[in-house]
Amino acid sequence: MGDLVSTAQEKLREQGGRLTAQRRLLFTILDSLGEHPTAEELYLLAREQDSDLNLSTVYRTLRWLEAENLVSARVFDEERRQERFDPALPREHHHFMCTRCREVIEFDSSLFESIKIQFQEMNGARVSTGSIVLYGLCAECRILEADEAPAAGTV
Amino acid sequence: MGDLVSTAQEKLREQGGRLTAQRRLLFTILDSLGEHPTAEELYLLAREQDSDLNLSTVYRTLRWLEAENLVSARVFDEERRQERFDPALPREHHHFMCTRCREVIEFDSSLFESIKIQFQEMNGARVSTGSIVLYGLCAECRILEADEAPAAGTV
DNA sequence: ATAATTATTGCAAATGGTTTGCAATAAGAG
DNA sequence: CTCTTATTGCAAACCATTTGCAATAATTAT
Repeated sequence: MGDLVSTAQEKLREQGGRLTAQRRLLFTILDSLGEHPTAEELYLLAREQDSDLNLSTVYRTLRWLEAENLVSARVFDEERRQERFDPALPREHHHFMCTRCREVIEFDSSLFESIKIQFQEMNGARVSTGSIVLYGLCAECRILEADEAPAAGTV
Repeated sequence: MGDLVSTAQEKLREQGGRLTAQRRLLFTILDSLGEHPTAEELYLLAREQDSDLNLSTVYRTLRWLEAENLVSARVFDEERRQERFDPALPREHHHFMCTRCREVIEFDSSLFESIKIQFQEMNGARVSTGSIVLYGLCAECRILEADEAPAAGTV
């Protein structure tokens, strides 16, 4: 939180890009958001402040940020096949997605490095990136689900 | 290799489904294929034997297999945002994708279980599934790339 | 075997997320 | 304040996947 806006502005300046009101708005929202919004979610949020903003501008801005390595795009949700945009700087991290509320939680894992190395050694490959995605119920949904539906075997 | 055809046939029978020529063909190809084809790749392969086959039939068949837990669908490739269909029975396994030739290699990891448990304990969540995806260069492409482009720093 | 039943197919059109061409607009340099 | 051109909004295009529907064909009952 706090970095993206200035970093992005600097990169824009460097390459002769223009700091438009739309971009400033999107940078700011992304920066303060502790989430992994879809393009549309970001668009809806931003429209609260600029009702003329267009969805394609959102995409173009996100793609630019992606190219500059300031956000990364991923499809977590195989059913709704849309991308989620992760404003975290490209520090290695992984994701858990709650299949009930669709919240995304980030986590680190010290074991990941060993997995990469193990794969490389077994296959002669060169691993550059990668990540773990877990699915399940987050703490809250776990409780909610237990309340609503009696556990299997109890029926 | 060898299981999918008979398992699928049995499931069809159980639920009053019909074993059409198209399905038999698709089951057979999927079963003998040691790969993770996209719907279109499977379609092209199948058309070599049935030139009237329609792509929507391929999708419908894949979705049925998916619902029966005989294949699983995943988006590995964030650029070409299309699904790849994995005919492996739902044994837990992970994937590496070569960013150059787009080959997919499966692998297992005994460390994955620990990662799941670690996450659950830290977050109070309940993890049901998940997987690791690695990206990089496979053994062959690693060599090919070294031949074509001199390493950075050598220029 | 044959006919009746209805699941499945091929086709064409629809979907939904994302991208693109283009004329109008507006940053930023001079 | 003017000029240049990067960026925008809009509408149309794209691409993978899905769907409605009439025609076809796998099974069941005759």
